[in-house]
Amino acid sequence: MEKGNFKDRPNATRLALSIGKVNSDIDIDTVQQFLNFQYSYREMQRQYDAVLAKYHLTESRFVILMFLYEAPHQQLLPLQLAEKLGATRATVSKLLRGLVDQGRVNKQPSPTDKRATLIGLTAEGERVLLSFLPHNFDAVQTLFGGLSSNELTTLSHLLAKIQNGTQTLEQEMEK
Amino acid sequence: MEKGNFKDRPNATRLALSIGKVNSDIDIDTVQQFLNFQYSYREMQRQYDAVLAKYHLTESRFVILMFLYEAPHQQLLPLQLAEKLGATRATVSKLLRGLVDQGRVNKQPSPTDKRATLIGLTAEGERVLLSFLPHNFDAVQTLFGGLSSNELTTLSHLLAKIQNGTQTLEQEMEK
DNA sequence: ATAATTTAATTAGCCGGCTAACTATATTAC
DNA sequence: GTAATATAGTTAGCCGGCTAATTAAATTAT
Repeated sequence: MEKGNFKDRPNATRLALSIGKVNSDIDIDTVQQFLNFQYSYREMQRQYDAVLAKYHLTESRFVILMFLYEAPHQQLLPLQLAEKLGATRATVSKLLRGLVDQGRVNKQPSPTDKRATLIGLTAEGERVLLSFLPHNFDAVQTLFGGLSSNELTTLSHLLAKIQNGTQTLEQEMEK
Repeated sequence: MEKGNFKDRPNATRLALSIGKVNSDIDIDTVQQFLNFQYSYREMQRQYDAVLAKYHLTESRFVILMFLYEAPHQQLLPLQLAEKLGATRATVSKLLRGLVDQGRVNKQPSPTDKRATLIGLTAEGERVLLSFLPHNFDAVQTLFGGLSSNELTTLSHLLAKIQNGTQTLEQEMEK
């Protein structure tokens, strides 16, 4: 579930005040679009999460079902799921417990490694996934369908710049 | 702290497969840019959170300090903070406990309403806030400084379209 | 004036992130 | 062959979201 979102976003005047107070020479519009980016994502995600919730899914659980569905024998190790998800094994452990409780996934010991557990998609898991998928694409279409092909291209350029900024910030932090 | 992020994003072929399987006629690029948008935000936020963490702050706590700093007498009610933050009072209650423990905020009973508690910024809270602010703007500059003035304008147009999509989805859900 | 309702804040309990610590098994080094 | 190390998974405990329930006080209705 997604976090809340400021209802009180500073206007240019208030921002200018804060910026002036600390003698930063950052451009006000830069800050405002940073805030706008956060805001837009969070509102979008909140709504997308609401769609998922209607089908008793969360995004992470949905994505796990997708990974399993596409995997050979529809089976993966928790470790592999964690890598694909970009989450820790601890987090995946929790998510899997939930999915097992929902009967969408099962666990069985690996025949080759006694430490490992094979996670498999159940028939119920596949049913839920396949019945949800069309609604997922509908939601994405509603969210992003307003952008033309050209606009999608432009968006991807702008996102690439933000990703560059992110990488730069990451490098600056390492120092 | 921000959630993880898929490391395994489907390529066009895999997406086309999933889409075809459920007979959706959504455009593949639409889905990919939706995923790209999520990915870009999450990586950005993860890094921004890391900056905040360096100063023993989280975004929510930082924003609360800002709201208090700008408030008359640097005081607000939990209820007002919840509204500005766009979070529930329960969440604010938790955040305030943490801020009180850090000595950045104090509580005192409202003189006019015995149910209410006035939250005030302490000297320490103000010190932390003002010493962090320049680093905050530096981080935002690093993240978004790569976008020109024109690009920021374009971004805001595209975000507006996503916000429209979000609103449409919200309306569709109500029905 | 009192009863009913609304409101402010907190608490309990769930979720999904995280790190750190632990157990059990595999692997590597010697 | 055994000791040291690395790896798979889980658990405990923290954080910040949430909803629902609770308490106390204020307000409104009658």
